[in-house]
Amino acid sequence: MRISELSGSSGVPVATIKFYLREGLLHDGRHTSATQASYDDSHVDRLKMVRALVGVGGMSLARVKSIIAVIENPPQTMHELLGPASLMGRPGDVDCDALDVLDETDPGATGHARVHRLLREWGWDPAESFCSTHIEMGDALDAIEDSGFALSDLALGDYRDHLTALAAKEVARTPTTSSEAAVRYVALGVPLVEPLLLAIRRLGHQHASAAIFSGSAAPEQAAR
Amino acid sequence: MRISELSGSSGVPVATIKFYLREGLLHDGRHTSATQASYDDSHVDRLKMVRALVGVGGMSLARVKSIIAVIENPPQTMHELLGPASLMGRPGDVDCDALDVLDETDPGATGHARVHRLLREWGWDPAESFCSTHIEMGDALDAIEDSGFALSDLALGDYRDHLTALAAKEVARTPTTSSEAAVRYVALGVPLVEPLLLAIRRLGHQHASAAIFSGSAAPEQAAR
DNA sequence: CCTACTGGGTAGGATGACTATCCAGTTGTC
DNA sequence: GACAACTGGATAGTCATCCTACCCAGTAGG
Repeated sequence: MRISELSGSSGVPVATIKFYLREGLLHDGRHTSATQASYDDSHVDRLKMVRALVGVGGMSLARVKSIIAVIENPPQTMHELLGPASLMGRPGDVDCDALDVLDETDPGATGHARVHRLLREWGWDPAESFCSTHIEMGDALDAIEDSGFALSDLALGDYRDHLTALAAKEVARTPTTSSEAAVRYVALGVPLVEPLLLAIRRLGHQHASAAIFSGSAAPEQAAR
Repeated sequence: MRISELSGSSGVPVATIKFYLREGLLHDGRHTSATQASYDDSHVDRLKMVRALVGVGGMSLARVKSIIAVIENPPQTMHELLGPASLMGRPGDVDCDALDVLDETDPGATGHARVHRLLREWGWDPAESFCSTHIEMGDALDAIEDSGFALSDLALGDYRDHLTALAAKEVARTPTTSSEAAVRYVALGVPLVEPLLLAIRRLGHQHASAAIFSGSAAPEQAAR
């Protein structure tokens, strides 16, 4: 398969394919001469994956690249696979040592302190999860606070209950047949399911609000 | 409060405040003369909100602007409030008429067809939710398919169960004291809680994997 | 009166994700 | 074996987003 055929079957413009090749998002084709290479189905699949991740997934090419790196060079243990910043929204600097130091004393890091307190209350060992996740969660809590939005521990407990039940099912569903399948499942499933999750949540909002606030005229938007 | 003081108490550079003023993300101060205006706490709050939404929320200024528009000019009914594309990830063109036409016949829209089939199986009236949400969900399903990732109806059912239970609680928690509070709760809560949700899910993955795959050496990343 | 600061405007820069153009080498076709 | 079409590789340009810097005349306060 030549580059124009690859473009045809993937729907990605030739110029963009070249760009992805340069950026290392797409592996090189097998060279047949100095100015010719042949591509196969693996290239089509990769292109579809990249477009899905950057499109609906809304990821940056850098994050896609790091996910590809995880798939191509998987870590040894399942637990390690779940940790890397590659699966996270924003890689950022990790700086975990500093976190242990300030830990619920610094008034500027209320979110992080709250994360540690909650983990303790929930009976979870902070060491069994990655500090990059703690940071993400702390930042999220801070952002919620900053924008003048209150979130009770009770509400957080609800989030924990449902999401950890969900996460446990996802982990239990991880294929154990081959390690490649498991890696693919985790590396793609964790970030790619996120938009789906959020869409179902919004669907749930609409379903619930239709049930509760069923008074007043049916909004005409729903019909359109 | 003058602009430099506003900058001081919000942590946003003066140049950026001017930019936000130009872009309509921040309301004008009260003019005291031709080249002077005074700002108050509402400006500080707004700036914090904007920074939270674009920072951790990862939103574009355009989306923040549309959220501000919803807060400042709220719709009549709660159900209407949940609909607008402003709360969605990507506004995009709605094009809902086309959706009804193709509906599970077009082979290129398998995701959308699946959404409608699932809604029917779940006993949900498609008219009670907004088609923009259906589109989002269909796109998410398509992206998952495209990247070679299989997701069973069973797994989708799990997602529905947990997320709708969660969404129902969120809707039930909506303050009914004042309409401003309700609008603020929804317009900020829907998008701003998303990063938190995803962080807790990842925490759940790590918790579950620690419990299941507890064999092998404890990963040293957790300690750092 | 003088200096610092203000609002308002325009221009510039950084980043990310492509897109277009050029070029010499190669391929298929007649 | 001439020749147009295509290829990989490289460079440069485009477009959008999100600021950042600078300039300017008009206050404000000492």
